[in-house]
Amino acid sequence: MGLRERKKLETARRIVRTAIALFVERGFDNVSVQEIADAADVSKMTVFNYFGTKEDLVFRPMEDHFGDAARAVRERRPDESPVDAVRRQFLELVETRDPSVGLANEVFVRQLRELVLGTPALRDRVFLAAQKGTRDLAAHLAEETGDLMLATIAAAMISAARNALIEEHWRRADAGDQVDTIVADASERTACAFALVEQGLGDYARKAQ
Amino acid sequence: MGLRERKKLETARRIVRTAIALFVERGFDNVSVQEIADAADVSKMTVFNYFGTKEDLVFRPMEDHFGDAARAVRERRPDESPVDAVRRQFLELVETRDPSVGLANEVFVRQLRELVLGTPALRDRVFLAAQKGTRDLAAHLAEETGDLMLATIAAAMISAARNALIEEHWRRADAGDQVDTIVADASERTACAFALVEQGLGDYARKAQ
DNA sequence: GATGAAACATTGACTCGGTATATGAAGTTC
DNA sequence: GAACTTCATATACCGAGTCAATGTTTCATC
Repeated sequence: MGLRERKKLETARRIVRTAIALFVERGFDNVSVQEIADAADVSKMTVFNYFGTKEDLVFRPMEDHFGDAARAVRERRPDESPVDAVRRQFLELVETRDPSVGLANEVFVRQLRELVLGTPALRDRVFLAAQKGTRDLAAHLAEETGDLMLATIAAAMISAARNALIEEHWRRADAGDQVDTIVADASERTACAFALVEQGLGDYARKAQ
Repeated sequence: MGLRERKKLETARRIVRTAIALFVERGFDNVSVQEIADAADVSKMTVFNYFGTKEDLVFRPMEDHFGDAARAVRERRPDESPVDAVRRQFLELVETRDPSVGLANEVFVRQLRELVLGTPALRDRVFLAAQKGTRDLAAHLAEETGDLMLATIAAAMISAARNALIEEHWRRADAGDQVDTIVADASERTACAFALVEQGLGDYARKAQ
């Protein structure tokens, strides 16, 4: 890697760190790109050159993980169902306390999450990125099965279980639970969530009989 | 209704009709709010007074329907499961060829859909509105069952089936099918989609045995 | 080690969506 | 018809993002 690329990387890192520090301090909407540029000692245009939009400053690092479920299905072992694959990958991520499934001890990660969930523009982007991940999963399933409509439903069901589990981790973390406490009953919760997807709603929430 | 209110309504209608005509003609992003205001013979400020954002000009009329599934569940008969209720309501809407489930003969409706799906900003809003509908459904199910996590998954599963069916209608309409043709095998398709949600993914797309 | 060509950062002016404020012109009420 | 309310307007403004032109580095080549 030449000096050029190293400088580029360093500049990008400086911008993003400056930006997030300002965001956490004063809120996403109360910091202008101009301010970020000044604080990071670059021009406003440079910020937009590196990161297409203001949201990208926060978003870039997370973006990869929205394709995780689709990747698990794509690379699954021949004897695994899609649900099996996603569940197994999810449990592995829980095991390693991966931040992408809502498990992180660091203050920074939690501040970042708070920032994202507390800012409409960022929250929207999370939803959209998640949607994209689901669509990719659906497209892959449709390739295997030939029915895009059913694949879309199946993908949404699988993603829903995964997302609900992650949200539950967030909720518990916000309630003050330690990561170890959350991990302790994660496998039970995971089993429960994916069971609903595997066995279907059937008589779920039927009032009378 | 006094003259004042009638004028207001008339102005709102004039703005929205002018706007959509321009959008359809030249694309959402290539029409500025100023142009709309000029063409509708009002000031830019007035447009924002009536419609909080540019997107609202297109969106307002559809907004109600994103709560349909939640309403079906909320008002269901005591012997119906949530899935039963949504399926029944959906079939009723198909029966009456309701545009909200993707069935419409009018050119205008199809142009509007094309506009929405072809514009990132509008497409995003559709997703978000749909998300909100799903969250409301989840909240209601959680009230009944007491488990928000499972309710979130169940709501997503139900919404997914419903949305996939609507998207399928769109696809077929885009492929040139007449509404009657689409309605003809709608009940079969509907049964199939909700069956997946009711019975679960189980061995769906398992490769080897 | 100087030179020329990419690559990159910077500048400043611009567009557009959206907001705040103050003013004016209606419609409504008495 | 005067007073009051409601609504539209003009105007000035802010921030995100784009564009075109102009520097400024880095790198390969001689």
